[in-house]
Amino acid sequence: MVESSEEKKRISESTIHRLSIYYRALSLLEKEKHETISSKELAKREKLTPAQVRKDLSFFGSFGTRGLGYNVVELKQKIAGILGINRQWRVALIGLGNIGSALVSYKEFVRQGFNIMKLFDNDQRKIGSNHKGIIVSDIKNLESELKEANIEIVIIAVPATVAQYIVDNVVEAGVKAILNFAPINLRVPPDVYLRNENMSMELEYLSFAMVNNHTPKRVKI
Amino acid sequence: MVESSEEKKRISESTIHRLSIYYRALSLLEKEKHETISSKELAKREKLTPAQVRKDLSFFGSFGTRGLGYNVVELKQKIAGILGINRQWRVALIGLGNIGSALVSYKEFVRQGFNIMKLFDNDQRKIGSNHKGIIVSDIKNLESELKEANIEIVIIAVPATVAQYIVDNVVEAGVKAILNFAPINLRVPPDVYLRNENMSMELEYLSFAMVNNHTPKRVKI
DNA sequence: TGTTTTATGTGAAATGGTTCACAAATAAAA
DNA sequence: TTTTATTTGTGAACCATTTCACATAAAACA
Repeated sequence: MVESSEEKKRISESTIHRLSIYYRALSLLEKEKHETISSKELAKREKLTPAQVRKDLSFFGSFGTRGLGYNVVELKQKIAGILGINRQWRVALIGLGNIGSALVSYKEFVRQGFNIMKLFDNDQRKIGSNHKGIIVSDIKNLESELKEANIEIVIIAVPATVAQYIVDNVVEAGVKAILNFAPINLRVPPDVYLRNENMSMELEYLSFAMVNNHTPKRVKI
Repeated sequence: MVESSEEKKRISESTIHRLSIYYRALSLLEKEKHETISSKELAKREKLTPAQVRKDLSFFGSFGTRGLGYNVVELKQKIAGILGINRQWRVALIGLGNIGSALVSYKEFVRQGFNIMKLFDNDQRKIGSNHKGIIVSDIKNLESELKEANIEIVIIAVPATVAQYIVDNVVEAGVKAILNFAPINLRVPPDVYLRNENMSMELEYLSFAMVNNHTPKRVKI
């Protein structure tokens, strides 16, 4: 069964996140020269269940061989296709503070086809400077430069106080996907995808777990 | 009803993450001088449902007043207590690459009581240098210095290739909570809490959503 | 070639999480 | 005070996700 982008099957967020996990595991397996992998072995490696692995994949097709398992290279490519990372994405990053600066050099992004092509900041000392081969643009020119560079995804790494204002401009420029690192809940129109990255949240989870002797059934997906 | 740390109620991960969200929202409401907030209004602000807010809180007690809502300051303190962020945590950070360096200056951590007291790296050029008032230690002395400083939480920001080795040492030093930024699945004993922060995952979700015209019912908690 | 073993793919059952709906309690208004 | 309007707290209903269990198919072996 082949997935078409028209059919609005409800794939859960957890399934999509696990696909990311499978992809990463398969990349490693490829390096380790494994030719095939069973759902059992893949599950064991990532602390999941074999049924979960098979069920997740079954939403998108049947990629395995009974009695053998999955071909590592082939499954990796299939998942890349499902996740849309078998192509290059044009990304802009706004805000070159601590987090922003770190993300410019984050190799994992490039490895998955997320190419940061544009950098923006409002600080005169940063504007015009060169970060990893990219000249930092003035935030004043945000809208026109986002359009001009055909940016598809924007990463927000500005202070919470100005994040909503920036996002409004990004939306105005026609960008449909935003990854937000500012610790605030942003408003976007319904046709814009917004995801939040909250780095304190997992520390808070650890804190909660320790204080409450929490016993989770299994690790977070 | 009061929560005791002995009773092993199964609180879902989602509930805990939403408590983080409520806490953040309440901090903002406090600044904005709101005295009380209803579940309806809080839900609206964070794109959740009123029933969800009330149900989440009900697992830990009844903190509201019927006909009025919740007292902002009081509820914030209650949640801080539940999450264990009404105290200070002694944190160490290992790896001063891009991500590690950014995290040292991440104000959100300090604001929630997560104090980075120790920094470790294996690079001779970094060892002995001063980051935000902390002298970088040699990773060779990891175990003894973690113990000596009574570190409770360790943040791993080293390359994936060495992460497991480092974690084994951290566990050996008796640390029971680890936040991992390396893109790899780490093994820890069952009594050690491990959480993973995977910054590519949310970009992959955006990519998936765009390629598949995905229509999530609501935004990620 | 036939038999045994392994492992997938998937309905169905079980589990877990969210939303509903309403009694109870308090605030606000009359 | 009494009435009306709000809003909480929570079982029960509903919905989503995970796990089970097994038919099916291919591989491995005899």
